Amino acid sequence: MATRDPDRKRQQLMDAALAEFAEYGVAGARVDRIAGRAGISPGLVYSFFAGKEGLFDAVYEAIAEQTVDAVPIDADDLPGYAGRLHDAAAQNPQVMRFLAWYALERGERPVSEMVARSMDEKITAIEAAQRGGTVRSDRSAGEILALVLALANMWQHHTEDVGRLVPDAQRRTVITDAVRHLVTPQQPPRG
Amino acid sequence: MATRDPDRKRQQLMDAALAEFAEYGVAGARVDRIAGRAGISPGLVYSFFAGKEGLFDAVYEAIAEQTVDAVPIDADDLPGYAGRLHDAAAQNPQVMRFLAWYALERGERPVSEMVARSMDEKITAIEAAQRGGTVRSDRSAGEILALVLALANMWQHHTEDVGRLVPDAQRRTVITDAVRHLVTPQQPPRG
DNA sequence: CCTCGCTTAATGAACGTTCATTTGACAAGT
DNA sequence: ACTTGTCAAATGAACGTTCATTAAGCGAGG
Repeated sequence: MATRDPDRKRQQLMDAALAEFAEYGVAGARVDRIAGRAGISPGLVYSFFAGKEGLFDAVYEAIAEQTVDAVPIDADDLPGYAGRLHDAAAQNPQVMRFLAWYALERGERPVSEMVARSMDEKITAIEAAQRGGTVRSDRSAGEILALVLALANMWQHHTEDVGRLVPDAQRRTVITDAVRHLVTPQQPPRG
Repeated sequence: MATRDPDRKRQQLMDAALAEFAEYGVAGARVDRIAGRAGISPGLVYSFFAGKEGLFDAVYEAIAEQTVDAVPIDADDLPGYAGRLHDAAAQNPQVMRFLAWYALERGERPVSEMVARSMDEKITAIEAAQRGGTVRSDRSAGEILALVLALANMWQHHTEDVGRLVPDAQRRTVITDAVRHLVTPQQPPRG
């Protein structure tokens, strides 16, 4: 175990930054606090990243990479897919909150290459399922995907008032049932 | 027209604050910039409000009051209600953005009395519609309301990537169709 | 001993807030 | 009508703090 371990410090810094940014956003985050959480000195931040903003962007890149393909789509079982998206979100509230900040503070940026490709793959998968008859075809794949994502994340995006409407235990079912109603063809494929 | 007009200045200040907060949030907002936008001096802010934070809270109160009852619920036509919510949101992107900041920066606060009452009224209305047979009864009114609100605001809450999935012109229809599918009883009330 | 990792301290700008001062409105006194 | 007194409205410079960033120094490992 080396007393000098840049890679470990770098990782600690990223973890601390995620926690801080998730809590306060970029503008509200404090470099000293991040360094404190990471157990390093404030100055060291600048030998790893291009300042606070650079750190924020680096955290986003890391998160996007991990998150985008964390829940692979199963277009033949969109209710299950939505449920799994919900589970992943519920297990990583920090990441969800970070992404909410990102949408507000960096929202003007063009969609990253990786995210765009991931979206295209999902669209393609849904179109295949539509041809296969497991997903209704009277709506475009883009609309289907937008609905699935909106419902899967419905408990994240709202203010506290909406959260109180349904107890935690039933939230997953609300999502999966709703998606089932929306994407299942009127004439089910077999009987 | 008086050259001294505190009420007018106060209103200008609130408008400018809404614009600034919607763009940058509390932490990113600059008092000097708000004063500049409002055409007043920075010092005057403090004779109206309790500093930047107080101004933010004041703007929230004003917005909440205007917004909560801007779109009255019609529980017998929830698709239409969702559509109207969508229209209101689309026409006031600044307000929507402000509320998104509020959810992140003030989310821990207890739900205000006014908002809670408004929610209760909506629940009551939906329960009445369920008894009347215009809304399906196999889901609780809370679940129905959560779904309606989630769908009505689905285009606001997501990052840019999801926005690209469906062109503007079709977004309203996506919402109203989805709500119709989800809340209409399987056996329609009359044939 | 020399390089690299890291810390501590210093720097300087940005920013919220305060406050002494000025400006404008208005009415009482003449 | 014209001062003059008074108070609220409003200004804008100054203050003190916070904070991101940089610079200087130090100690360990090869």
